[in-house]
Amino acid sequence: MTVTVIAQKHGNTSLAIAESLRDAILRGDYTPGERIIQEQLSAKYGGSRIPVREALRTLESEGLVRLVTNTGAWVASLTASECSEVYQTRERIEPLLLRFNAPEITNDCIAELEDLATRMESAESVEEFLDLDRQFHLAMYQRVPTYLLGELGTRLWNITQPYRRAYTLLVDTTNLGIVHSEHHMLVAALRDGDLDLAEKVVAMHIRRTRLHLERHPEVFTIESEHTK
Amino acid sequence: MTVTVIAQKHGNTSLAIAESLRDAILRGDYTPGERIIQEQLSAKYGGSRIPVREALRTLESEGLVRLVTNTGAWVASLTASECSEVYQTRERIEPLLLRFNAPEITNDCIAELEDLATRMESAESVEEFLDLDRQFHLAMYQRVPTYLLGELGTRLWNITQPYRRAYTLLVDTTNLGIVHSEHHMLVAALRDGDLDLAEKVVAMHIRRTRLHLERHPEVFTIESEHTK
DNA sequence: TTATGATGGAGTGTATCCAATCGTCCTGCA
DNA sequence: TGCAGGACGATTGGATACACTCCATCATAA
Repeated sequence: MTVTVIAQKHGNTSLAIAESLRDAILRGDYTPGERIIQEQLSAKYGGSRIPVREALRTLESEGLVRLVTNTGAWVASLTASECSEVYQTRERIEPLLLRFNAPEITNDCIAELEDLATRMESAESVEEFLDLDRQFHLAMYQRVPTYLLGELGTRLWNITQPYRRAYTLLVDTTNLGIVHSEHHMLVAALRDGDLDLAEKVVAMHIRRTRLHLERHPEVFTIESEHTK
Repeated sequence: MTVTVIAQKHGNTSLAIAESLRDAILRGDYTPGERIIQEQLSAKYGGSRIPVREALRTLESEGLVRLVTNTGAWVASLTASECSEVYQTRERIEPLLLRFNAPEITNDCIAELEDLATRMESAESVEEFLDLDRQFHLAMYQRVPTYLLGELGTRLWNITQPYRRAYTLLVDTTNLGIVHSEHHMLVAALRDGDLDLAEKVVAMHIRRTRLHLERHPEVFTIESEHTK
């Protein structure tokens, strides 16, 4: 295995490992439920297990990893109802996050969002679509520094990433069309400066996706096998 | 200094330290902005710094501690605007949390809430009031196991705890009366099974407290000194 | 006086080593 | 066959020792 040198400087190894592992999970390099072995990660990054353990703690708190004392670490996996709960939480959080960012969503930004929404329509692969979708969200939600709201939004987004991927593979063209319409509706509301409407569109968008996901239980961890 | 033996079993030391330190911060044993030194904690718990460091990582993710690489750890402190942000987040989260718990809020539970609300009115110290207030919230929000919503609610509650304490010391009797009324209104709405109203009362309660807090900037960290 | 640079100590970050734990596999017995 | 119990190995948890960074302090010079 190749050793990936990651720490640029003494003191940031665990941070760098957390970042790298987070990206890997979001990219889908690890599948939900997959075992993570400390020694393998420390070998990969050419260090000891100490910073790996700290990185795992961080990712656990973010909800991307599940730790069991004396036993090990797994990539988090959600049951259908757990995923639904996360989506319902997003329905409440993201509108507020949008409201915080609204003052900085300038005309330039709106043009960028419009462009991203359009490019999403002609995305040729799931990965390209997911990437543009993420950029779209970040472009709206990361304009203003927040104390925790921005990070919270990102965490919730990250937790659901594997299922967003799975769902994108399943969704039919009609429903994908609705998704695109919602993106454009959102951009239009922002252009009109109608923040109340924009909030509602965001909530609706998340809600609709949730209801669709709830109809695809095959994407999720089986409820009864979830102890593991 | 007394050494507090805390780990019951190999493998849960960092968990136990995190719990103990969290309680200490919530009790007000540490003040916001206070420096935390790893060695002092490990000495206090009679162990090494390794589990202390993991506990600090956990508490950092919960927003109770601030870590700076190669430099140290501090008890988190909020500026007025950061605290306002947390409250606005709670305004969105807690109504949803209440909705999740509603099915398990039985008559017994409602009686308990009523009792707590009444006892709060005759609380004789700030600490007693805060304790009852916390019990009141937990009694509503911890009835049903959730994947992250319950924990999220608790985290947001914990982050604002020092300022709740400071505010309780400042608030006049008129406004304290309104707080009590709100608690009873909430119980009444639950008794009537009017969940929509209950959600609104919760949001209103948090919102009103936030607006009051915003009028007491002296409680918070000065914005300009916040880099430290 | 003020700015600049050197120095030392306090405290954090990480590697290594050892101990504790859990799950698996095997054996023996009913 | 099925189950209880024990031994082993893989892996995690924690202690110690050392390396590194930051910051306060002081000395020096413009």
